[in-house]
Amino acid sequence: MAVCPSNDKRVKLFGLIRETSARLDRTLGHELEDSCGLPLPWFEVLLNLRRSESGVLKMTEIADAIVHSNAGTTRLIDRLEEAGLVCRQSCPNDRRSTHVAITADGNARLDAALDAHVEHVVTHVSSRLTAAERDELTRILGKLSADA
Amino acid sequence: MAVCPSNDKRVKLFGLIRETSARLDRTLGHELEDSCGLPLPWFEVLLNLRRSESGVLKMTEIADAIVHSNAGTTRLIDRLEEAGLVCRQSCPNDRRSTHVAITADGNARLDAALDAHVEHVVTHVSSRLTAAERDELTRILGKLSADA
DNA sequence: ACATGATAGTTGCTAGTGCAACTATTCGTC
DNA sequence: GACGAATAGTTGCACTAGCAACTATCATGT
Repeated sequence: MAVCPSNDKRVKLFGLIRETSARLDRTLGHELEDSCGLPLPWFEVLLNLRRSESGVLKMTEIADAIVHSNAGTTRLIDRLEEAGLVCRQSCPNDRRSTHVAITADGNARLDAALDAHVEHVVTHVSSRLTAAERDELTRILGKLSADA
Repeated sequence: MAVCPSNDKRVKLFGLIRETSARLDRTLGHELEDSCGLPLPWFEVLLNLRRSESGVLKMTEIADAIVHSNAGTTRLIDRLEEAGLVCRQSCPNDRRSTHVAITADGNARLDAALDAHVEHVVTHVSSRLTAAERDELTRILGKLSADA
């Protein structure tokens, strides 16, 4: 359709989403790791546990939240448990399922990480956009993240 | 500053960028691989070569464009060269540097992949947003991708 | 011209991730 | 109630990517 698909606006938009996210990931990941010794995926897990109503999440819920495979999530939780930041608990209703809860250590590490992380986000994201742009970006990405 | 940093708007915005990109990556990556047998990183390399003025890019330029480490890019280009989609050429001006060029096979594969990819992008991105939203998203992400 | 430092790229090693296959449990249907 | 299908999670395996160390080349200052 376009004369030169390699410069197609649609292709470029996807590339831009990808590139922006990758750069921010790399930068904020390094900063978080340097300041708190916490890898970004660990942080995401702890954050999701903190936000959960019941204080626990099932393995599958975590996998979905952080966009990992189930297998990858198993290993990730293995490492977090090994480090004492979360613990697995048996699920009373469904014996196939496993509940994951954050520990006191995990909460402490998360608190520290959040302080540092907010700063990093302000530096690399918030401060570069106007309030209106931040709201608009949130709204638009929300539409994209819905199911695809 | 916020009462509950885990629900801080700034933290959430970064998480949303990350999540949206990860989901699109996974979906479009699978679709591209299924329809063309081309991994997304390979596609990105070929696309950047196609777009380049001179038809070649240096290793470092590729690494920067696709947001990989130099080491990772070396191995990635190894595989692409092995598959016959690109070739390394010596750089006349600087003998430390290596030029990477796309081959005829690479061009053919890229053409096919672009057709399929445009469709996938339309399905999962373009069609979910209005033209104004697409433009706005492009503009805002451009501000973020600038250097961080 | 030469020494010092900077840059381009590659390699050894390690760690993280996904797919496919597997086990254990639950759900649905007869 | 029992059998087949679906679901939750884990493990074997292979692959990709990054960091640190290395080589080779270029740039700079004296």
